[in-house]
Amino acid sequence: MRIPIADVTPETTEAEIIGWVHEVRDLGGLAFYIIRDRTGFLQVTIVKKKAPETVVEATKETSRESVVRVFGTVKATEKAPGGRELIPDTFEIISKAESPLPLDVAEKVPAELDTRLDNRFLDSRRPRINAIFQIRSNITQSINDFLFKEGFVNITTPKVVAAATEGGTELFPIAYFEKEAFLNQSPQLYKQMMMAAGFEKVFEIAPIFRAEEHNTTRHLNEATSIDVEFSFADHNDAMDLVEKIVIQAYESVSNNCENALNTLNVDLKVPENRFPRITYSEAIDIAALGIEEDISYGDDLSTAAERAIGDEMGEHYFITDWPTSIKPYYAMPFEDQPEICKAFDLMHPRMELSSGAQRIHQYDLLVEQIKEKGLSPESFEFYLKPFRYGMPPHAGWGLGMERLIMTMLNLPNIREAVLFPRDRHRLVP
RNA sequence: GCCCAGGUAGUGUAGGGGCCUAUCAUGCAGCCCUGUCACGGCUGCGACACGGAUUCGAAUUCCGUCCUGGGCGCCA
Repeated sequence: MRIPIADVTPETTEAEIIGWVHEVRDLGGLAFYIIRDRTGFLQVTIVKKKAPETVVEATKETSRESVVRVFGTVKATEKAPGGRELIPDTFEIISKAESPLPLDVAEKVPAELDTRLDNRFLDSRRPRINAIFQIRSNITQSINDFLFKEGFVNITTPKVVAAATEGGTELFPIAYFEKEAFLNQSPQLYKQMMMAAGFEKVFEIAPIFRAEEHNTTRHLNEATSIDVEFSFADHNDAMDLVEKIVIQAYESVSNNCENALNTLNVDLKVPENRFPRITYSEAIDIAALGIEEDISYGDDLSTAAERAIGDEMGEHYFITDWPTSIKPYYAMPFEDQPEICKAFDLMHPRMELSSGAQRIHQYDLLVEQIKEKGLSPESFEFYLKPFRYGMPPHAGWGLGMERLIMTMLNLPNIREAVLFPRDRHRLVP
């Protein structure tokens, strides 16, 4: 009966393990086979004069990264990693790995990101890579748990859509029988429609697609968006919620992923306080002091500006009170000051994590704003119709999963936070 | 999209007109080795992205193609 390697302790008497041959150190009359499974490493020690001949034969046949089953007695010893080693009675090759390997799992020699992504299945055998995705899984679970507990309903919205949903970004066109269709850039319109559907609180964690030809360490063409929308709420409620979500994601990882964090050598600091909130206008002033080029009210924040503000803030923060002109049409303008709106961005010092807003729920105002942006209300009829039949006030946000992971773990490249990233050039695997 | 830097054994690299029969590490194969934990020692194997040009001579210079990384823009 196979047991996980982590369960093999110095007190264990005998054990059967199944795992990958991580490393071989053959000293002649004595050989060490380091076996790795999802839970850890175990040294299999073979004294060639004493070991059964079948074991010696099998170890001769095996190769690094082959899958093997080893059964034997466990010996407590200070000389072995973890204070124990396995003295095999049987050693069976279940699946032999070809040689040479496309990359070195044991990390004696580094591999470039491109090589690693081409061989992601092997790359992911490395404990450091595995740890990232253990943590990602935990974040997904904790956010789901949190939102379910808060009474949010999990929804699934279409990724194949007929028209550009909110403008602002390039879409991937696809062939949909005799019609043209697109991969959805965001579930925005659908989650708002669910407010009209009376669901009151909805969320979705799902892929979004952007056809931007960007080439950076913080953009993906297929990303995962954590999307939330809730009724009878304003932008302040939305900010409170996204702040709670981020903090509790940090807490969850900190409490449940100690091994993964150690493997990654990350000393995770859980944000303790509420995130500071500065207005767009204040952000512009900070940026103007910190960067060379001119920046003035009404401009979008450049990368350099974001960085300058991030350096100044030094922690997560919100930018509020954005000019209505540079936010999407569905952001609610302030009643007394319609040139600014109830939109916000949640920023990490390195980059933007989330943007959200109280949404416009009045049909006439929404149509007006759509026209203001140079879009045609006719092409949004499916979206606008619900606003005519009792749309509650509502607010929401979208939070980039990969950016959350990247900033939490201080990963150098957003591709590190995705198993199989889609970027400007990569479509395989 | 614009700009910059690259492409050398399976992997990661050195080498920037002749010292290249191309360096080192790792890997692989063989031999030696009974406490390794980046085991060690010896021997061997394995590469200049592709096409063209310049030159007596090109891994090295130039042009084109393909591929990659990064910065900016756009975007989240």
